[in-house]
Amino acid sequence: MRAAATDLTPLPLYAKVKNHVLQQIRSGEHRPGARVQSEHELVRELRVSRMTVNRAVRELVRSGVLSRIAGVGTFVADFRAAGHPLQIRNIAAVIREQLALPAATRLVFHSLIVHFENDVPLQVEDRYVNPAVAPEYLQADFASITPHEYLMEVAPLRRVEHVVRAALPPLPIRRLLKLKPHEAALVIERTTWSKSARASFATLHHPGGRFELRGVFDI
Amino acid sequence: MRAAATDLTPLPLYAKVKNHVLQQIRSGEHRPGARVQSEHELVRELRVSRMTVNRAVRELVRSGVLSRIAGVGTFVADFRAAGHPLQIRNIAAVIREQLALPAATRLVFHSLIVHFENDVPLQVEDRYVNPAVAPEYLQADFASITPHEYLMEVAPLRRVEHVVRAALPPLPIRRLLKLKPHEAALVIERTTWSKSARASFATLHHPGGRFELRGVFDI
DNA sequence: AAGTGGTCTAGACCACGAA
DNA sequence: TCGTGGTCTAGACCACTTG
Repeated sequence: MRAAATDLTPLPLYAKVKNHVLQQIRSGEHRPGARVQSEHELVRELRVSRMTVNRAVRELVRSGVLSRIAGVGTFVADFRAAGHPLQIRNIAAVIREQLALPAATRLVFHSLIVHFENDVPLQVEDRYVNPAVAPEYLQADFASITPHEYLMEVAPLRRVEHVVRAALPPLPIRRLLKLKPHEAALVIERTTWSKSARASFATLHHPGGRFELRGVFDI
Repeated sequence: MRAAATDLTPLPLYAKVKNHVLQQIRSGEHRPGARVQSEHELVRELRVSRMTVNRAVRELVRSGVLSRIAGVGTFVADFRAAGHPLQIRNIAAVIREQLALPAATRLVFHSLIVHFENDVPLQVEDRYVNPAVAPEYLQADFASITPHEYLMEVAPLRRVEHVVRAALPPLPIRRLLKLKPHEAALVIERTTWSKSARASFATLHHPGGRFELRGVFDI
């Protein structure tokens, strides 16, 4: 065991750049929505190369701390971002917003698939697909390829958003999953984008007692 | 040398490198656990710079497709990795394994914290902390800083793993969260590593009907 | 000693948005 | 036009593992 207080191996430069920016956000110097230094400004300020700054900022963007617009600038993300890799958010308006698309669109592909493993229901997948993105969706053979894999092939997805919650699902879902009376379900709502168009929106129900989600993040 | 101006394909080079490796995995040319090309080999094979290869491989590692060991090589991750950013896994052995550490260690710091927002309980946080990583943990003021933030300060975390599931929590937790009779909870088990040592293991319970997790992934 | 990943530099060209 | 992010190069030094 060695002392944790004194850091023998110094942080890599890009990590110091990340901490520098994070510190400004934590201290309130940079409020959510505010613009942060441009990459070139950080280069001059911290005397590091732009590739190092770029990596630092890119990782902060991916982890949700910052957002950036090419040609405009880099900004502190609106939601509280300094904490965990996964954001805990109030459920209020977000889900309605998600559901709005399928309801508003005239023609939408819809599939309801139950996935089994050894005759045990694993997942009920209720998916809506944008016909403009995957016009042949209904002709695909979902016994040999999952809808997600199919979508990845015909229109590479650029962005995926997951909303995860726990719920006691409605009766039809409970029956499909063969849930016990008060067994909870893990519900995932997944929205995918292809370029700027929304490609699909899926609601996935899993038996809460038998399955779990796992995510690993290296910081 | 390289004419980027005449490059009509929309995909950046590092994305092509990623697809090149992904294709070899999907086709079975590279099986889980197998070694893939080194960065220098990919540089020679694809005629791109090493920084471009490095970014491609680094992103595949972060998304769980590959894993790498400095001085040894890069390998296809064991678990099914070509599909979703979040992996759905069987619950069987994993959680026991997680719980093994606090049970096996002689001295472990333990905190049980209930987080409120406007007098409404948001989260019950049951956390075990490795004293070797944060010897002053019990002296921290968790009214002004969250345990996760405190750990980030005293021993920067290098890796975070989340396991998410739905459950009807035990009665003490139900009481703390003021859950309705059959309201489900969203349970997160979070393990963090500092360098190679496990820093903490926390179980977080959230009211299933009022809160959700959100994760966004750009591919 | 050779190979590997980890990091970093000091430039460069591009597309895009704002002025 | 100018600043922004997005990408890419062709080197480099380092720590580490393996033979």
